Amino acid sequence: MSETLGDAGPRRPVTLDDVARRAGVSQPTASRVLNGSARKVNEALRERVVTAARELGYTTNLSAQAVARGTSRTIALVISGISDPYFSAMAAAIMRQAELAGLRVSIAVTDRRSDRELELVREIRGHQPLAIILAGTGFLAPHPEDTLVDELRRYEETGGRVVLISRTDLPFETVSFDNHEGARQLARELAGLGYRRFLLLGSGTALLGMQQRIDGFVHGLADEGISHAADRILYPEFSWDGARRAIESLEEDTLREVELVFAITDDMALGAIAGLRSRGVSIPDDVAVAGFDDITTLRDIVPSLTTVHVALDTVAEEAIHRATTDGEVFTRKTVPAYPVLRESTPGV
Amino acid sequence: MSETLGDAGPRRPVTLDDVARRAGVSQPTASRVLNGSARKVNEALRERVVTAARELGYTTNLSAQAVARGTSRTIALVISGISDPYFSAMAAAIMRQAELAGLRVSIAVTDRRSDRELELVREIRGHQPLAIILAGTGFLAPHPEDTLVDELRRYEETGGRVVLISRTDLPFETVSFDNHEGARQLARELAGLGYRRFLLLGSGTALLGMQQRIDGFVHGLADEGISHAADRILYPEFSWDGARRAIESLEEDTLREVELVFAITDDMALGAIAGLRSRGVSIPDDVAVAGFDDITTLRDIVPSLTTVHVALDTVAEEAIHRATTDGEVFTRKTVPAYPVLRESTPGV
DNA sequence: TTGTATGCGTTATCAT
DNA sequence: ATGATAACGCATACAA
Repeated sequence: MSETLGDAGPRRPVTLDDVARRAGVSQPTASRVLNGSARKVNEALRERVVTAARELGYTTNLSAQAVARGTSRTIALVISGISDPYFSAMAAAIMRQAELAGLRVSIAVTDRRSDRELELVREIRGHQPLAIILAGTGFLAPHPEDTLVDELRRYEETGGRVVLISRTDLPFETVSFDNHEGARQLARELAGLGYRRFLLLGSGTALLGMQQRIDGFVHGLADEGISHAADRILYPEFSWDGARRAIESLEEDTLREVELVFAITDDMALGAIAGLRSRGVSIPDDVAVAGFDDITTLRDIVPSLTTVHVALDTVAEEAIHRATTDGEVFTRKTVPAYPVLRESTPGV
Repeated sequence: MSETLGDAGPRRPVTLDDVARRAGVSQPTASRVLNGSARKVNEALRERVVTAARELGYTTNLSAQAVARGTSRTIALVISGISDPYFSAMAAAIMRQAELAGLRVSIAVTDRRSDRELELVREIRGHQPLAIILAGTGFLAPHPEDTLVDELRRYEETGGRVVLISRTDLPFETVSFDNHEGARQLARELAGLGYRRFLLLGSGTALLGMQQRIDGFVHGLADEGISHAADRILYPEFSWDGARRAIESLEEDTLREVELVFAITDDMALGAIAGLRSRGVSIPDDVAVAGFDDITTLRDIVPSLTTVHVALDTVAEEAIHRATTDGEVFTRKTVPAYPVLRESTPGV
């Protein structure tokens, strides 16, 4: 023991050099045994290196490794928010799939501000991840999308992969739900339950996927011979509160005619329920309600909410696949969505 | 234009060298301009460097920067799960505060497996972040804590900061809620509403903070002269489902005697409500229910849940402060928690 | 103020 | 199979 341990002062982290020296081998050899290399190394030496590393408490400096290799096993996930149950479920699914693929994932949150989104993508680019996955973000700004696209293009040009989830507005690999078909099937089921007079709650901000849900629903009603449905479509602010206010400011006559409210997200459906209740409407006796997304943390809601289920794990799997599989071009992939009928729509 | 653009093949990322060359300056000068340095640089040159960087689409290689500097502006957050509303709210609060402090945060999820937790901490150490924040994790294993402590110690020895949130079992900086006092005040308020016969739901796995909530509640009842409360304390599995099953397997006589169920988390309180309802008990008419945490995504629950509010932002702020303020030793910090009475406990 | 030279911890290329 | 040596992209001590 030539070094005095026990010192309180911050020591320099243990490097590969330290390990090599202690094991009596060269530094590249230590590298080969500790971090996966194709090269084989003598069993005796390997043993010495491993124990030396353990004794010293060595951990690979991943930054240095990334610099030397020019790439890392990390994927970056850019998401609107983390406290929103829909997005946290999405993030969880992606992390699950990423772990299966042996990948790290770093999460960045945009707070629905597209300036922040651009800033984040730029910063992420500095980390040189394997891929950047954008999950349904950045819709509150007019048109700075082109700069975002520029930034992502540059990233792709240097070998990075870009994958979009549930956001078909940008020219990159996209994985999304079958919004149209899911909403259409839901509409048909609800029509089958005898509902005829609907109120639809869409999104005030233009969001392609969300409009597909409205269109699909209308389409499904048309399938069942209900064609006047498009009369009652509102486009409030895209939030719980927006939906609540929309319902609360509804004329009494209009409200009385409604049998069922379909909102394009579970979140808005809950806002609608809050609004209905504040007006003394009983659910589902007076008015039935249906949403979209099938958020799992809603299991405690009474009555349980009829909605459209989307297979997040499948979406995540497809996204990770596209993020890791190099070379091929997949363009757009759609994952099925199907209705789940629960207590909030018992039928007329 | 000496370089042919338009090539499809993955190009090498733009480096500081490229920028310097195009601006006609040395590489260190470009460095000083683009990444904050104390040194000043001539306005004309600065201009040229900045435009060159913009034209080339340069972004700092953060890995290389971390290697060169030996440190980064990143903090690592280790958390049990991300789809759990409590933890996602905590993560959101920490990210907010981190952004205010100009820090990046990378999130790692343990899935409540302490082997994974150790693995993650080791990996995180390889990223050399400014600090590691552990938020209420790793309680499903017997005693591998010492290896975790070893790992964290090593990290501290090399200049890293370790901050624990709501987890007082490890010898590091800790920020936690005042579980005892919060539960105690809640108990006193509920006693003031006339409740006398309580059922308490604790945690089957030993968790210091959770036991404090039980102890505090009992203490609060004792303050009000209710001393037989400790008779009815159950310690089911620490989950929604554990609470539900505990209630469902309750003897009919016991159940009939209960006026109010206090669960140590909102999550368990909801499980209890599910259990109560499955037994035909009406809430809050037959039995009142109270929880702890004040999860915001529970706003849609009917009846609204009486609980104990914890100031997540304050906790996050304290945690970030400790993660960034160097040198000082703060030991343990406690953040207040206070009861919020809602519809689930209208009084007898 | 600016440039030269060197170092950060790792991997990769090349001899041996 | 192993070791010397040159990268990787950036920051800094020092010289100019």
